[in-house]
Parts: sequence; C-alpha cells; structure tokens
Amino acid sequence: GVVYNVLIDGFAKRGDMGEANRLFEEMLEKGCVPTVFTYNSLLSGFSRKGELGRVQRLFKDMIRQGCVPNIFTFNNLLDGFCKVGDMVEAHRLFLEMRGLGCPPDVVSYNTLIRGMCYKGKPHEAQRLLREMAKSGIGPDVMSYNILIDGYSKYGAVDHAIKLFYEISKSGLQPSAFSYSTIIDCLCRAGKAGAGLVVFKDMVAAGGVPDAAVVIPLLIGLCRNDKLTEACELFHEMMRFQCVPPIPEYNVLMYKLCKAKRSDDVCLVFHELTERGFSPD
RNA sequence: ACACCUUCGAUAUUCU
Repeated sequence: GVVYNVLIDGFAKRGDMGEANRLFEEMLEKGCVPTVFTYNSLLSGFSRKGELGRVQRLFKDMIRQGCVPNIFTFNNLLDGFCKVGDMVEAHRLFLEMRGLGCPPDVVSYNTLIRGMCYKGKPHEAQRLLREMAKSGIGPDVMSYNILIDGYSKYGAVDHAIKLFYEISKSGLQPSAFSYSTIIDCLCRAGKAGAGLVVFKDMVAAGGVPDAAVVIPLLIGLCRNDKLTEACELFHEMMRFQCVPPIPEYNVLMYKLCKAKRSDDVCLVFHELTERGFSPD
C-alpha cells in the first residue's frame, strides 16, 4: 500500500498522471485500499495540470469510499480552482473549509494569494496577506514571495520592493526565492544596478545564490553594459561554484569583446576552462 | 509506531 502511495506520488510530482493513474488502478485491482495520502497525491497532480474535472470526480470517489479528507485534500482542491482561474469557486471553498473541520492554514492562504496574483489582482491579494496576520495565521516567506512576484509581473516594481523589505521587518528571513524574485523584478525593470546591490546584501547575509538569482542579474548587467560589474559577478559565481548554462557566459564574453576588453575576456575564458567547464 | 500527500522564483540575451 505504502509502496503504491510513494510511486503514485512520485509520478504525480513529475507530471506523469497517466502512469500515476495506471498505478492507482493496479492498486485497486490488487485489493489495496487507497488512503487519504493516495488521493491527495492524485489530486495534487491533476490540480497542477488544471484537470479540474478529474479533480472533482476523484474527490467524489474519495468521499464515496469513506475516505476522510484532510487539510491537504482541501488545499489541493483549492489549488485546482486557482490553477484554472476560478477564483469564485476557490473563495467559496475557502470559506467552507472551517465548517468542514479544516480551517484554512497558511498554505490555503498562499494558494489563494497566488491565484489572485495570477488573475492580475495583486492588490486584492495583499488584502489577504493582511487578513491572515489578523486571523492569527502568520504569513510566511512564501506568502511574501508569491505577492512580490505578483507585483513584479503586474509591473508594480515599487510595491514589490516595499514588500521585499517587509520580510525582514516582520522578523522573517528572505529565502533564495525571495532574492531571485526581487532581483529578476529589478533587472526586468532595467534596474540591474539595484539588483546587484540586493545580490551583495544576500551574500553579506550569508545567502547562497543559485542559478535563478544569478542568471537574470548577469543578463541584466550585460544588457545595461555594466560589464565591470558583470565580470565581478562572474568571479563571485565561481567562488560559489554556481554554474549557469553556457549561453550566459557567451553573452558576457561577447559583450566584453565588443567593448574591446580583451583582458577580461581572457580572464573569464581561463577561469571557465580551469574549472572544467567547456565553452563552446 | 514511523514513513509517503498541498502553496513561491530565472533562462529577455551570444556566436548570425
């Protein structure tokens, strides 16, 4: 039984719902009883794919089999509605959850906030953030990350920046996601210099930058012809053994060539080959 | 008994 659960969850996470479903049927044939875990894994997979019909059918099956849904189940359903943009149903379920014995938790809120942002309504989403603080469910870093990304995609850079700094003020630690989101936001807005400042803050605070932090920054700096800074960043990356894909290095080297900074080009090239990367 | 389930980020650019 557990083995099936683990396998089904694995395939569901990889998005292979055909195989997940096949295992589910095989499991039933063998007389294994699916648990709430089994259903939750399947619900999660179908939700992510936006297959709301299957989600609802599966949920009905689950109830019919006498399987008791838990908070994970409802959050999966919530995500299902949000993924297809049905915020009316999402809200309805959200309000019903308490009466069903599963009051909304931080994940429920985050899911709803994400749904609102996806609809292009970050301001309404922010109201939810305030509401959760009031109702005793502290927003977590993810709540902020989602909203920052929402504002970023909405083009409200100032709001995004403000929220980013609110993370620390509220006693939370910005995560790598927080940094990559705000840095990407700044770079897209043509403020790669400001992005670099945030990057340095991150490193100073002991954060370990990953590819999602560095790639937008490197591209942004190159685009703004801040090549000295881009080189600096490149060396920093090497220090962290951060390994973005080859095209990003090519851009940097190309820009350096154009600027006739052959010394820097050689430095970059040597560092790459020395560390065992093969520039193409 | 334990374990398995839910929510967040980048790849706009180079060699033409």
